[in-house]
Amino acid sequence: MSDDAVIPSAASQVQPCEHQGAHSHDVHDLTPEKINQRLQTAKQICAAKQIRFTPLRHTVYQLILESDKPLGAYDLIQSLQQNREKQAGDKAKMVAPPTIYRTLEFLLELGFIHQLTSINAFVPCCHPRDEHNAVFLLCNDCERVQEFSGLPVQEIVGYVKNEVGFQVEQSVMELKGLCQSCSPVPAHISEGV
Amino acid sequence: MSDDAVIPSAASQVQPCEHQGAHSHDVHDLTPEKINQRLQTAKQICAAKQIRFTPLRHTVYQLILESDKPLGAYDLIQSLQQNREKQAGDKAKMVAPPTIYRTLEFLLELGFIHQLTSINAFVPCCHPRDEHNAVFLLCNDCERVQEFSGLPVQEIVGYVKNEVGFQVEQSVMELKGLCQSCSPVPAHISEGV
DNA sequence: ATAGATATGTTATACTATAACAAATTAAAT
DNA sequence: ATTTAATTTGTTATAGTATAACATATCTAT
Repeated sequence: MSDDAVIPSAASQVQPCEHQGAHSHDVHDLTPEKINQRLQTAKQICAAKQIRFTPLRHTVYQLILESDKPLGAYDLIQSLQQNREKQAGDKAKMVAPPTIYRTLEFLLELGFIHQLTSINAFVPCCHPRDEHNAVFLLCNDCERVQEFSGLPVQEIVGYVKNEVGFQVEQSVMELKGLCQSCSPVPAHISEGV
Repeated sequence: MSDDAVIPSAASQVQPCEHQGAHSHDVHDLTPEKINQRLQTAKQICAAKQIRFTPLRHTVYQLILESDKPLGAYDLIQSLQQNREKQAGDKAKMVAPPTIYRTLEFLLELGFIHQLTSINAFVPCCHPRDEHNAVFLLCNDCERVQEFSGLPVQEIVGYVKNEVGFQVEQSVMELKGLCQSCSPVPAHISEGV
């Protein structure tokens, strides 16, 4: 394991997705092992890029990875505050908004997390290695989020570039509704899946 | 023109779009005549549905229609306040946030406007008659917005329903970047358009 | 005219996000 | 090792966005 091999090995460690066509991931469906993998990978990516993966950044990323639903900035402030009180007791310093917003900005820039602007919240990214335009499916009932990737998404970006001449720099695609688990199913259950 | 014919005639007055495939509209590209049409249509639709198109709703809708860029709730409060001061002078009552938010909610529910959650702003809807899932193209430079409709959009909604079992109730699709007018073009200008 | 429904006004507050500057920490260079 | 420069975090204050709860006004239908 040479130092030069850090990035490729980091990427190969993740293997978040081998799917080719349209597919989706539950962004919260992470085992403790996978969470550790993500954290390790993040550490290695930052090392390779000569940027610091500080304890604060580590903790915030971990909190987002461990959550079973999207977390808002102020949810994170609360959690972080509780973390610190456990460790330092009453003399724990207060966590102020800029602290968390800067950290979120950092995690966003590196592509470790995604922002859901329609609900002011953040979720882990399922494909932390490459640039991609994903659609997020937000369940109004259980609040869990799925990340949907695939052809039709790229197709839209291509369409607007070719037919409208619009150069997409950033995409916000959030579909709200009911996920399969929360959908009221008719008497006969899913067939042929 | 019987009373029963109010809705159909209202719809036929608008004719906002005869396009079939993928296409886009500049949502701000409205002549005074078109704006009046929209306002009249809104009035008629409300009459048909037995709901009130009050002066407040009329004014807010008009402000959104007349703007050449998306308006935030507090932009609207300011404009509305100025409107009132022109009419009532110093004794004009202050416009408070709930006033505008309620009106926006009303206009959203009737499909007269769209909300852009990524920039906390509102734009007129180009297809005020029918339910549709549109993609909004927000130019980072000139701030103008285009509404893109067409097959690939429906395709995504269909995909997630069929392949993921996700029932879409509401869509938030906002692509940010540079519109054609604001794109730096190479020496040779657009060809074949 | 009155009652019930709808809409708007009013006050207060909650929630989300950033600006500006200070202190602490880290990395590099002498 | 000590200083310097860069980066990160802390701190204070405030800006921007949105809603709850209740009062008043307006409209509709009887």
